Amino acid sequence: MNSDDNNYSDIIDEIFDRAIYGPKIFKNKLVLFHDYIPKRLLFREEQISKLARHLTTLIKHQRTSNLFIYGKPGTGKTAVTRYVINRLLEKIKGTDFKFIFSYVNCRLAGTEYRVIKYMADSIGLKLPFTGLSTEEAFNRLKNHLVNLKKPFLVVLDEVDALIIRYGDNLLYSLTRLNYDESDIIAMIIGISNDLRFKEMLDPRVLSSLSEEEIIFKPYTATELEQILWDRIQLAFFDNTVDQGAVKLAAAISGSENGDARKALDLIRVAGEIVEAQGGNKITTDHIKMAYNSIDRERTLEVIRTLPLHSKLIIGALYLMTIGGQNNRIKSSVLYQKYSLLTGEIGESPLSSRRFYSLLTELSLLGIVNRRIDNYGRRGGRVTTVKFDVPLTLIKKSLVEDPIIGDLLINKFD
DNA sequence: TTTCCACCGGAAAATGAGGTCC
DNA sequence: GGACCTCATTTTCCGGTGGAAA
Repeated sequence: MNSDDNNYSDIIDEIFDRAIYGPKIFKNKLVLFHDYIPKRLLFREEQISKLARHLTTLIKHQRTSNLFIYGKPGTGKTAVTRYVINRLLEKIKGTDFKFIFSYVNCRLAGTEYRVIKYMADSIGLKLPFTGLSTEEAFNRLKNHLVNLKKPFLVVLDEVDALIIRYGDNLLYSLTRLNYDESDIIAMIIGISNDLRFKEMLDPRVLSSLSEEEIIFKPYTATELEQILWDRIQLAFFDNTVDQGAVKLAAAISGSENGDARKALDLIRVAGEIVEAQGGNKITTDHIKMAYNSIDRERTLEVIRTLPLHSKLIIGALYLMTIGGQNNRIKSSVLYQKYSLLTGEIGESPLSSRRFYSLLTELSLLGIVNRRIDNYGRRGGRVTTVKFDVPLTLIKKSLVEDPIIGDLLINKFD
């Protein structure tokens, strides 16, 4: 065993000892995660009552109107919806009131076909991953609903993601279930972060989906503070969170769209930092560290999960940046460098069209910054790019890559 | 006012890998 | 086994763009 092995052994022992024998501040960390639904939801009494009243028509087997829920991310739309539906399911257990329920996150599902498959799976109908036309899959779902003879409640979360990409065909078919000869009673609850997608809906779908609406306003910093204290009591042991730390986490999240999830993330990551350091109290400094850490981890994770050619573009830009070339790199020059790099790992470069698409994606992800300058008849329009994140982060994420890491590591040094 | 440059990006088609159905 | 399906990725084609130069 050499001296390096001894050093690593000491570090690892220290980390494990701290985890096993060090002070503990978390009582139940799970309550700080996004999918946890608390027993009470603060500042959402009005929305809870409205949704609960709306759902009563369904359990009475009455034809009912659909519902559209709108609000910024982290304002409690999904939590309130799942909370009220869970309460209703508990309430009707053992009674004659019955309905079948399906929850689908349209952004995660991705395509119309998969939204139908998620709905089918959750009501006990097996559909293949692929091989059927979307129309055939929907017909099978519809026939299954006819056989079940129970009202059908479907929650389409992030429904805007589906509409923007595939149009409103599926939504139209779902809204028509109530009006054809099949005798199905169906209620659609659409949840969206973005009201603008309604402009893309067919007027018939729009009027059907927006019969009732519930708006979720962003939480204020004061409300976020109370929500945090409510959750802290469940998540941490007594006297392990400083009052100032909670105020700061609430203020940061309040200034960023009143996002409660962000506030919970800050407290959770700050708690993890305190435990890793062997400390026993979360302070404002830990919240600041958590804020930087979340940002940094997000960037690293985004770059790690990018496809190979996006990483090659980043690699080419990195090499040109550290190579002392201009602060901003021309996109056409970057394409040449990227093409050379792909050749070095035995790959063919993608077309310039595809290259521009990937560059646009990197810009939207906040990894590179694009600027368009115009040099007129002689120079034309020129797009230049530079990194929008620290070069140390770029290097760290690229050298970890099994394919291009080895290739680039020699050039880095 | 028109021309020209160097891209940029929408639309449609191609491709290939997964699958079902008859 | 062949016809047909979805889906993600990529290519091809081509019109649009803004502003300096002609």
